[in-house]
Amino acid sequence: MTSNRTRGQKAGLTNEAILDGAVRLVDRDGLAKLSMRRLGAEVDVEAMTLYHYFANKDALLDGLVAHVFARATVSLADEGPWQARLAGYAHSLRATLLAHPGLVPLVVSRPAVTDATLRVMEHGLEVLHSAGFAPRAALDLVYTLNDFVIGHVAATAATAALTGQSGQEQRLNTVDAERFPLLTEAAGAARPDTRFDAALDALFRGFAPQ
Amino acid sequence: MTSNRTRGQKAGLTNEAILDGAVRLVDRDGLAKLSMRRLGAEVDVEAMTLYHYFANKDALLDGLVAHVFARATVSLADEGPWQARLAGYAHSLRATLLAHPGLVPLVVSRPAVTDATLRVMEHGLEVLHSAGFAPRAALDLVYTLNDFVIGHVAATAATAALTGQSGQEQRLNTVDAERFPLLTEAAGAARPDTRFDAALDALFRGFAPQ
DNA sequence: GAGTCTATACTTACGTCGTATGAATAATCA
DNA sequence: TGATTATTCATACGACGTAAGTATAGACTC
Repeated sequence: MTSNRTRGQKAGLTNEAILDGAVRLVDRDGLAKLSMRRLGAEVDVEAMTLYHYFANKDALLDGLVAHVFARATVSLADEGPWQARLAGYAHSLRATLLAHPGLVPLVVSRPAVTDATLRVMEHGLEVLHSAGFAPRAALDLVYTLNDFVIGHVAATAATAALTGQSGQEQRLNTVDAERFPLLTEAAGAARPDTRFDAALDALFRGFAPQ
Repeated sequence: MTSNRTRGQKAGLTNEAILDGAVRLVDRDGLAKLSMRRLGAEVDVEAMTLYHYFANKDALLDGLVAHVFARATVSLADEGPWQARLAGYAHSLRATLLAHPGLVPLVVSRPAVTDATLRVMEHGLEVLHSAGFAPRAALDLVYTLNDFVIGHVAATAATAALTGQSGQEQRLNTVDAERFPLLTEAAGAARPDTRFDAALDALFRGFAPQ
C-alpha cells in the first residue's frame, strides 16, 4: 500500500494537487473521511509530508475553501441588466458549491475573505453602482445575496446528505396532511427547482432602487 | 477530578441535563472541544455513561440541534401585518442561533425537520395564506426566509468565531482602498446592524402579492 | 428477610486522529 | 566536490469515538 518512493525525492507535489486530492476524497467518501493519513494515501505520500505544504489541517481546510471558490470564479457577466448579471453570479456560486456538497459544511463555517471573494464583491458593487444603486443599498444587496445563496446551499446539501436524494421536498411529502394542511397543499403545488429563481427575483424586486 | 460516585448509582442524569451540559461546554470552549470525555466531565460522569442516553455522538449532536430549536420560543406573533409577523419570527430565529454561535455549524449542517419546525412552517403559511398569498408563493417565501436567516447567521457566526469580534465589517475596514474603491466606500457608509432588517424588508417587498 | 432482575455507571482496550520531533535522502548551488 | 536546502518518511504521544465486558444500586418477587 505504501509508496516506494525514497526519502527526499520529489513527488511532483503541489498545494494544488493536494487540494485536488482532497476534493476528490471528500466527493467520494465525505468530509468525515478527510484525514491527513487518508489524504496522504490519496496523493501517494505519507501523511506528514502534507505538513510541508500546509501548516496544519486547519490551514489545509482554509485552502480547500479558497480552492473551491477560485474555481468558481464566478462569472459576473459583462453586460445585460443588473438583475441578470447578479443572478448569473448567484447561479454559478450555487452550482459550484452543490457540485461538491461534502464541502458545504466547510464553506459555510469559514469566512472566505480572500482576494478573490473581495474582487467578486467589488465587481458586484460596480454592477449595482452603474445601475444607480446607492453604496449602502448595493452592499446590502451583495451581502444578502451571498447570505441567501449560502443558506440555500447549506439547507439543500444538508438534506441531500441525509436523504441521499436531491430535494427538500422529499421530506414534506411524508408530513401529516391533517396536522399540516397548508404545508401539504403547498408541497404539492411547488416546483422546487424554480424556487431559487423565484427567490432571486423577489430579492431583486425588493432591492431595486426607487 | 474524577467523580467518586460508585457504580450503578443514579446521578439523576437525563437527556436534557446532558444536552444542557453540552450547550454550556460549547458556549465556553467551542464546538471542537465537545468530546464525549469532556462532556462526561461536564456532567460529572464517565464518557461511556453517556452512551446509555444517546446511541452515539451523532445522535447526541442531533439532539443538541433539536434542543436549541426547542428552546427557541420561535413563535410568530398572533396579529399585525404579515410582514411584521414574519420579521418577528426571523428575528427570534436569528437571536436563538446567535445566542450560541458555537452551535451554528451544527445547525446549518443538520436538517432539522422536527415536529416543532414543521409546526412553525405551517404557522407561517397560515399567516401568508390569510394575507392573500398563493400556496406556492407562500412556501417559496417561507423557505427563502429560512435559508436567508441560516445563511446570514452562518456568515455572522463564522466571521465572529474567527475575529472574536462581532461584525463582518471589521474585515472590510482593512481592504485596500485603491483596489476596492466601492467596497471601501460602502463599508464606510454601511450600518451593518440594520442590514438584516433591510434584507427582510426587501424580501417582503419582492414577495408581496400582485 | 433472601434472591433475582434491570437500569445505571464504570474499566479497559482498540483503532484512528492530528501532529511534534527528528532523521534521511535528493536537488541545488558554491 | 562539498555544503546547503528542499522534500520525504518513521516514530511516537496524547486525545478521540466507542466496542466489550463488569460492577453496583434500587426495585420487584417470594
